[in-house]
Amino acid sequence: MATSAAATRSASGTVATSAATSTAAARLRVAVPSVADRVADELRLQLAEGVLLPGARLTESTIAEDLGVSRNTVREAFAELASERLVVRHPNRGVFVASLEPGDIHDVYTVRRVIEVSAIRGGGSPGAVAAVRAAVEEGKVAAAANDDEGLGTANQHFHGAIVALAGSRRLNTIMSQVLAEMRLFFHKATMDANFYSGYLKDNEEICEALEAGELEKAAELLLAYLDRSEEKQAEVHGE
Amino acid sequence: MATSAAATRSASGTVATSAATSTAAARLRVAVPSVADRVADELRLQLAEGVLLPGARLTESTIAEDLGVSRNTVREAFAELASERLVVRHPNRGVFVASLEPGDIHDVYTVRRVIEVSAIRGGGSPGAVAAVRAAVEEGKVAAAANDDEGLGTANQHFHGAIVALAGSRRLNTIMSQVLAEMRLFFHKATMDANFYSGYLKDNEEICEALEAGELEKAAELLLAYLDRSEEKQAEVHGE
DNA sequence: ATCGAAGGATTGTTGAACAATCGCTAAATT
DNA sequence: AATTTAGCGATTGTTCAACAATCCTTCGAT
Repeated sequence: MATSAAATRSASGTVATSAATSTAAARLRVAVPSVADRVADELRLQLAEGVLLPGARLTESTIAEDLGVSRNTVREAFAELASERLVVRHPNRGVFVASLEPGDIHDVYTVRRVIEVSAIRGGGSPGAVAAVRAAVEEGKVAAAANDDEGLGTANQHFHGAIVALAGSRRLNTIMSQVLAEMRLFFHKATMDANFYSGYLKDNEEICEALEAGELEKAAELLLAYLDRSEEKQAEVHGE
Repeated sequence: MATSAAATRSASGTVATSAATSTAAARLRVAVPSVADRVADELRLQLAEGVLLPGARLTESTIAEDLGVSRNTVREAFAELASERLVVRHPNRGVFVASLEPGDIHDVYTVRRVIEVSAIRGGGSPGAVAAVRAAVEEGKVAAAANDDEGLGTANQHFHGAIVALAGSRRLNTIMSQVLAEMRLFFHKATMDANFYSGYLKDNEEICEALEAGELEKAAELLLAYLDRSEEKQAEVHGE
């Protein structure tokens, strides 16, 4: 697995670009993610894939060793993940993979209802609507291929696209954080093979209403969908 | 100086600590904020008070020295503030107090429209409505005392209370972050003495509609208010 | 004046160290 | 025996010192 083989690539980088004029290099620099960011990315990945399950403890020294970075860097990565609610810090005890209590499930869906429904009510540019459509088609393809994993991500793309209708950078990042948070406990739910299957038609309907400019109808459909989804989640989880 | 002073309010079940001793003490321990958190608090304070103005650079070593902490700790505090968008990290260049471009202003108001309007549309418990009313009264008092500063915070309390109607922990923290972000550049706007004065009546009206259960009317009033507010902000700021 | 090459400063990251704190186990008390 | 106490080991919180990488500026060369 992955092994972030980070480590020492020291002198190589600059040599080739020496003649390439420093200003140009600086201008098209594509923000090489810091080590802390890459550690956070790796952990986010493991979180999303279910390698790290809710409640699991993340020991600084262990992770530092595994990824070949220093404890301090791991610490910065933890801060990042904690700000996204993916992990929880228990002072002096360590950080743990966040686990959502029943109350949190409702809370998350409240956020989704507020943001998604508002976004769809506002309509959106043709390009943004097209993105929603694209997510629907992505879901169909995944369904045809019996790819549950792909179906799940397509669904997330769908809802991400809906929020994107509002064209707000901040709303987009909020939504992506909420979705990441949900991925944390989707593994249990995904057990049920046709968990998403029903959603496919919902998404199609919502998308059609949106394309037809029937925003109020789309909003109602979406709201109903979210209510049902929350109920299912609450069902799968304890009470 | 300064003072994190936050939080030793463990008032609730403090009852008898006599026999309970260690275990009880451990149970109701009120999480002494870590040094990094206190540094973040201090910086947040200076940010809100305008001591640190948008665009200003925050040098790690300087702050570490000023506050008597290590560079690493400052770094953790920066991560916290960056996640709240109060500062921006320019890789290898340092962190700077966030400055909102015209586009950001619109973005922030988009978030506010989505969240606040949805929240008020949903109504809220009597207690939550009472909190809105309390914020209105707080504003009146401040206005009577000619306390511009107080008027500003009362206004923020008002909008925070509106979001609180939804009863969602996550929405509350999102909103408080947005408000903190706005405080960053309110200083320029606050110049205008009667900048908030007009809002007072708006808030009163909105609150009355809310109390009367006329949610749709309240939502419309709030929306109109936000639109006007954004316009004013865009005016004060470049372009 | 433009361009490119040192120089200095600051960030990014590491490694080691130590105090504070937590959880657990074993001893001591009743 | 049960419960409290004390002690121990492990982990976190924080500091310090170092170094490479990178940026900004100044200086010098063309």
